Amino acid sequence: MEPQGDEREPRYPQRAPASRRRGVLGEEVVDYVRELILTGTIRSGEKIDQQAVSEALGVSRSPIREALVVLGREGLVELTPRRGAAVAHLSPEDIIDHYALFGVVSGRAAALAAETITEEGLSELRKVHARFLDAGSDGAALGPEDLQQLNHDFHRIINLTAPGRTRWLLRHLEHSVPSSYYEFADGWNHAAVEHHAAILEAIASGDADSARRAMEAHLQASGEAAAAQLAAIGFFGDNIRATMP
Amino acid sequence: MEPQGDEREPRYPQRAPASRRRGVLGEEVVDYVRELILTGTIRSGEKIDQQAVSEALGVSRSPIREALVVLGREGLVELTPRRGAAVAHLSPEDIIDHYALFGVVSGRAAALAAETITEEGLSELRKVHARFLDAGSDGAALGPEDLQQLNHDFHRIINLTAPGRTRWLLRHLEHSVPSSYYEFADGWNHAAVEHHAAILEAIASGDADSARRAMEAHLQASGEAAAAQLAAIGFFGDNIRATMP
DNA sequence: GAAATGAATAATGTATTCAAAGTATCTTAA
DNA sequence: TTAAGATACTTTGAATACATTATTCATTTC
Repeated sequence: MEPQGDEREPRYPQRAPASRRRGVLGEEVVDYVRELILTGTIRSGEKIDQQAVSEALGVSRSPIREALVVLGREGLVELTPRRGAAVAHLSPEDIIDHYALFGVVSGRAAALAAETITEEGLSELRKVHARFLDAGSDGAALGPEDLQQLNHDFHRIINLTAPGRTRWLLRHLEHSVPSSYYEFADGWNHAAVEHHAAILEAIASGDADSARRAMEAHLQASGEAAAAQLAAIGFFGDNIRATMP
Repeated sequence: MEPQGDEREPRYPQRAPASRRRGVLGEEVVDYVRELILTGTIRSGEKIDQQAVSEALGVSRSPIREALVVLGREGLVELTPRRGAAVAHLSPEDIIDHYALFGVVSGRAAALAAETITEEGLSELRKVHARFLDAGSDGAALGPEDLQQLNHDFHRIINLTAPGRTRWLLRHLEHSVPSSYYEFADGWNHAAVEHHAAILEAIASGDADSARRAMEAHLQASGEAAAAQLAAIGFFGDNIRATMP
């Protein structure tokens, strides 16, 4: 029948590799495909055509394959032995779960920070938080990217007190999920400020367990916001068509 | 000077790929190299020669490269853009830290188990633990591999109650580190039995927080044992030569 | 007319080739 | 003798080529 115009192979947006120096081509491909996935350009379960990506970026299939392996390890794509790669089928529950994991690991970092943070680190944390707080009340001068940066700095200062492998895992958990907090639903920044305040207070008072719990709660809320954002962009597969007669 | 006979390129043990079917070659290479690293055959910081591995396994360099990318993501090898791959420089502290992370994630799984485990799961957990306990007292019939299996089953039953992404992360955390618990120092099995007993009791009584803490303590002890084992096999780079005149 | 079987087509996985960057060696000058 | 530079060699990273498997489409049979 073919009701509407036949929906053929979704075209991958053409993009010239930023830097053509050898050795980092794979990473650029990873960023490219990851963005396509996290922005909902290619949908859950959809097949990833190696040759199509190869042509879209103007590189051979070798770096593409390595990138798909990386994304497979991140859990964003599923690699089936002789059947190629497809966007992983992630449910809202998976996103929530992912952020919960992010939470327990960040919670460990926060607990360590409460015990070992230096005076200098603490004052810097207060400084960043103050700017984050100001942005909420009179935020004329700060754009969403700045808020994103302040949020990132806040967590970075805390995580710097954690040992190497913990920081390593946090980096990975952060990358394989949407990080555009500033795009989260309205009111998110307000909630985040309160969470940060609680985390800061717990760390400042040296209460490791409170810091851990506050951080876990913060990331849990972040997970719900992230899942909502992903749902809004159709990440989980839109059932719009199902609702149409 | 060259005091002893010149130590040339360490030969990679030749090994025929178990299965020659396409699509899983990369995984076999991953297992091969990982074993070489975790058994101390190739040492911390040592370079990994792609062609040498390629010849040792009788496959081309393509699967080797993909395997190295995987191991890079696991944190067992360090990939430097134009300089190839080398065994990651992991300190005892990194191993301890890794197991601490393993602990907080397993702790989350244990906490969830305490809240949601079924009667059937609980009885199976008790059964496995009972066999583990018996092995300690009259352990004539059980070999170390059996103990390893029982230990693994115990954790698997608990982890099955956790959501998908948590199980996914646990799998990854488990693989990138020595898992031959039965090779851990003497007395380890005795300690593990006590830990398991505490975990089981907390889960059975539905005490999520106790289960979490018991699991974290168990994994922390595991980490120390694992670090000791790795040190024994010279994983961290032996300073034996330094002690020789 | 539907299901199944087969050939044609397409895409993946692996091998091989080629170019570029790194490393080592040798020469030459201070 | 040592240091600096040039040259040869080695190795990596990417591109291409090839073989095998999956998928599609047409034909045949029930």
